[in-house]
Amino acid sequence: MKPTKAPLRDDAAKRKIYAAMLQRILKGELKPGVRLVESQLAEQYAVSRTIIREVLFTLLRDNLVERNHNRGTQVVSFTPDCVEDLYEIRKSLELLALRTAITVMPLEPLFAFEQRFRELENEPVQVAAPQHVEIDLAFHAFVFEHCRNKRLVAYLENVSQLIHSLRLLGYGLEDVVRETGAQHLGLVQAFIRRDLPTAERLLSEHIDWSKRNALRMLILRRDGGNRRG
Amino acid sequence: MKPTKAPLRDDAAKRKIYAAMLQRILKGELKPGVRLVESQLAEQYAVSRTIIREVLFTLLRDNLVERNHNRGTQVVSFTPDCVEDLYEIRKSLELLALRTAITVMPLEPLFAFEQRFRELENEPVQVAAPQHVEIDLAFHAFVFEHCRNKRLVAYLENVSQLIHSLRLLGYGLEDVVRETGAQHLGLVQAFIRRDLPTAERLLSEHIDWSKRNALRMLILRRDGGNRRG
DNA sequence: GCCCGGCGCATTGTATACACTTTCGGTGGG
DNA sequence: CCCACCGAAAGTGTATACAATGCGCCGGGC
Repeated sequence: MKPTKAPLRDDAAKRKIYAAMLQRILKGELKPGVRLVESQLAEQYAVSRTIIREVLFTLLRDNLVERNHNRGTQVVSFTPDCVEDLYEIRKSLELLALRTAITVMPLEPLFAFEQRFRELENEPVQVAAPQHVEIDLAFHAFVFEHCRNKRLVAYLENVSQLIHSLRLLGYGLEDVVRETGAQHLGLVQAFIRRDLPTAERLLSEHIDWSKRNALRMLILRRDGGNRRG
Repeated sequence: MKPTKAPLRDDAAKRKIYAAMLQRILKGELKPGVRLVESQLAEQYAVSRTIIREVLFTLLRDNLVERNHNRGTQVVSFTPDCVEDLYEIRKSLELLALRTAITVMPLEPLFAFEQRFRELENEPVQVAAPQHVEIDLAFHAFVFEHCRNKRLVAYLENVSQLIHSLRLLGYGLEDVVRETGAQHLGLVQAFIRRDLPTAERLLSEHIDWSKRNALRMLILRRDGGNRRG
């Protein structure tokens, strides 16, 4: 029996607080300019200021908050423009990753991906949707793994995490799921053929398209709710 | 109105410790895998563990150290390969910045840069070298300022800072200084003409060339050392 | 001789106390 | 009425105490 004990010092708590605050910022619940007072957050999450401080450092790394010496931490603005910025960065970096990865990616996993994408094409959307989310992440992660540039992976994971968090806010447009699958299938096939120009074009288009969807959902969400930003 | 006072709580100390450790890692004095013990560093720099901890968080953001829960912080490897990775990332991101910036950069500062680069061409290298370092930074910062993508700027500054720190390790090859000036001059002129294709090509070549120099210097510096993966 | 389990040290993780800075409101003088 | 100054309150920055963990060592059992 593996004692999966939950020690008090497991940093799961810290991660949870980080994730919670991330969501709150991305959702717009914590609006730009809002001051994040350490003692208040500490009380709110029932931890010490030390923990909050470290979480804030992590958010600082993500450029989601900014900190002024002796004057505390504030939420930075996260507008549709910022989402666009994020996707542009992702596109540049992922294209860079692609160029190396496409020459070295092993074929068997690619065939496996192709197979899975094909299978998902025939599934009803309700079944396919959650699997697509998963396989989407796995697929991009697969590219990252073979790009031979650890620092690039670090940046990409950072960007992708933010984008993913954004997506979670409003997943579920069904045509989006279907189209994403088709795009990924084409991409995999280009990978298999080691066809860099096509792969670059498809990836670029895919990311642009994802960007448009993200923006669409973001705007839907902000209009449907209240526009407090 | 004397803002020149040096309060104890100025974070200059923290920055200094950060810079010092950064240099020690990049120089290879703190070798990959070395464990960074907080209490030791605290004693060494005569501050509390709190400060060291925050500095380590910053180094973590830079991906220069890695941290395992309950098991401390270690220096990650920083080999010539990593330098190459860094330059590739910089190239991608700076090209992205360029594409937006070139359409919106105001002309007057560009003319000023052109003038300064021309002047430096006629200076003896000893005079020009330090000025080139400064103007180089200013020039790239100028591009960043006009790329209209704050997050991109954040990433670029992070990458550039690392690269700059690396350069400081072994500046001073004189032909490098002269050539850098010529490349920047060409780039400025392309900017003035709003000639994107040429600018992209020149910037790309410039970064590749900088990369080769950095690697050259790194290898020179480590020639007695070892090539650890 | 070798494995294994418990003990203790080194180190990290968390909470908290205290020092310092900033900010804001009140007060008195111009 | 406005402004400068002062002081308290709020909040951040730093140090330190304590708890929990991991790791190595030592000794006992097989």
